[in-house]
Amino acid sequence: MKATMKDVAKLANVGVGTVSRVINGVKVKKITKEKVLAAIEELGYEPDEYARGLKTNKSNTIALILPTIWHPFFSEFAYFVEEALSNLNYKLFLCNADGSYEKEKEYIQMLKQSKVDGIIGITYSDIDKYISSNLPFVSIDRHFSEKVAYVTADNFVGGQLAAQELITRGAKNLAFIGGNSPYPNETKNRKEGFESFCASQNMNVKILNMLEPIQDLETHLRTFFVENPNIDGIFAINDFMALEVIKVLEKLKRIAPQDYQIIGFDGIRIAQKKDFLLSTIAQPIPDMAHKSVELLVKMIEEKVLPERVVLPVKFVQGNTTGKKIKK
Amino acid sequence: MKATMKDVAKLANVGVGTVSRVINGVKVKKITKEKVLAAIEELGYEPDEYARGLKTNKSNTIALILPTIWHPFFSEFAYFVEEALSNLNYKLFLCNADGSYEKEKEYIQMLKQSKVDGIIGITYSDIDKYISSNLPFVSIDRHFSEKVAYVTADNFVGGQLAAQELITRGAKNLAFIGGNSPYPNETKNRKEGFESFCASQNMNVKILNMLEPIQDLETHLRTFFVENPNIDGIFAINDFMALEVIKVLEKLKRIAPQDYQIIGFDGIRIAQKKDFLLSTIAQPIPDMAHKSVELLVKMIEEKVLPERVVLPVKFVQGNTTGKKIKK
DNA sequence: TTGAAAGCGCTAACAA
DNA sequence: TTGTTAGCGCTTTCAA
Repeated sequence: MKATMKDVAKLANVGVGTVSRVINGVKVKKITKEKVLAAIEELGYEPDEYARGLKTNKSNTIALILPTIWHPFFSEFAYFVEEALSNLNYKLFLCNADGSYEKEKEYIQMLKQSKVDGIIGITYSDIDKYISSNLPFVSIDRHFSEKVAYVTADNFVGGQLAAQELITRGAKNLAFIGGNSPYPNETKNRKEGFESFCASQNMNVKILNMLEPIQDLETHLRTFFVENPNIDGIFAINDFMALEVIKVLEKLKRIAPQDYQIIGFDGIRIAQKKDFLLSTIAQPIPDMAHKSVELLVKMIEEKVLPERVVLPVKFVQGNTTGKKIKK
Repeated sequence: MKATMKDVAKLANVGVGTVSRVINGVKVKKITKEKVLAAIEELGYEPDEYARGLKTNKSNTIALILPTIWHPFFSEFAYFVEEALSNLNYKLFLCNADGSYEKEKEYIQMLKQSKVDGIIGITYSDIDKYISSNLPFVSIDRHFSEKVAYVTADNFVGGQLAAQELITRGAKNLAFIGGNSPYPNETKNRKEGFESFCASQNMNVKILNMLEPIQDLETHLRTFFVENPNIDGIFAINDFMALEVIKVLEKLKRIAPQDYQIIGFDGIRIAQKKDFLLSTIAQPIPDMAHKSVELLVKMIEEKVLPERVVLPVKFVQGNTTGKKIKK
């Protein structure tokens, strides 16, 4: 049978209150503390988080809602969230919404009962109305109402940076390849940043912006590049899109970085310590994760108002862009 | 303020016991049930999992202990575990042990307090002594004591299959490239299966088995292939190792599948719906995940004895092996 | 079929 | 500094 606090108290000849104080690090006379600790040791006592949670209305658990964990961006993000959380002695509920609005809702529901202390969410549905206003929530890449904190990479500057890097590497005919999600999110700013930089340099840009979910992506891409054969500098809305572009252009006998240059966005890697897949605008995933946790915990523990945080991106030279050209 | 069961009972003019029965689907007169349901609706009542857990000693939560979520094998596995669990209304604690024995131990400790109903673990340390015998545990790819269930892919047959596929594709000089983990696990059987099939065909095999953690992998590989320039059929212990081999051989101006053929193991994909990275012996990751959950839940709910399950692997033709040669 | 009440293991307020 | 005690929200036994 599992030992309870009462057992410990009896063995140590103290009251349960004292045991509780020892457990919680409240000041207790040294000699008493030692007695209690000895009793705990002897009985192999472990406090019951559920009794504690019932009493304190705290669970030391936060939930991470993700579209899917089976994606290098999200799994890297989850990795660093877990890291930060475990340093703070918080536990992590993993919620895979699987791209489904229904499942997101179900999870929110479940989380309310489970008394999580807060939520970090990358969600693509209108989740904010389901969040009770007193449950701290940090949103990634998605701007909700005033009540919700959010953390995002600087997508606009990322787009500008992509344009700049392509241009300084000698690209003359630029293109943006993107998908247009029906849900509001920050990725649209990538396109805008790209276009704005190009405009400032008086460069023309071809745009291929497909509505998601994209049907028959390959055909779209192929048509676009056949119609625009002189394109030599491409910015793709994310790394996966860039890889698709590379695949299609390979079939058209065009190879980067000799025949054209391409820059993705996200900076995904297939696993820890592996290389980036291509030249890309890398999001600061570890920072985003750490910052989200920091914000959330601040909201939980100090009842602080939500903040918004925009973190800088950086260009990573991979094997799909060439050398900078000196002016 | 959050509504409690008492509020519901009062509003519905019944006792709390009756509300509890309704919540838990115990038989109650239809008209009473309707009253209660109406009250629940009106108050937006949600049962408190913590109070429930305290009473029933159940949490409807299981923990998944992984070396790291930032790895396509583990994130795919986690994806399917989550899927199975969420169908059964279980929640998922994600525990990233980060390759550290210490952190694994800490997590086990934490899990005891947190009253998880069971654990699914891919662990590489001697965790079994920390698991109290009455906490259901399913181990992946690792054979513990009799008390622990385990699920694994058929590594031995996988090795045999790799040999067979290479040979039927015309490879004459075979090699195995592996890493040797200091911790016991099932991957050693891959090598044995490979060797056994080769032996049965009277084929010679060169072995490169490096002790982990591997220092200076590239040099080892390079030396090996310079010393054995005629190797034309390679089986790598896992997909990542295969990719390293490919990288090194590329520098030696050898390209698969023209100059040699190579087969990996695991069947990792960079994300859902993406292609396999190369020809490989694919583990049935979804099945493994589902089976683990099934086993674990059976152990939890029916107090059934641990089982061991070995699931079949299959060869996946990627772009690093050629066509079968007709005899 | 239902209500009343005990009690799960803990924290915190209060009293000593 | 410490012990005693009420009560967190629920389930479940017992009695009606």
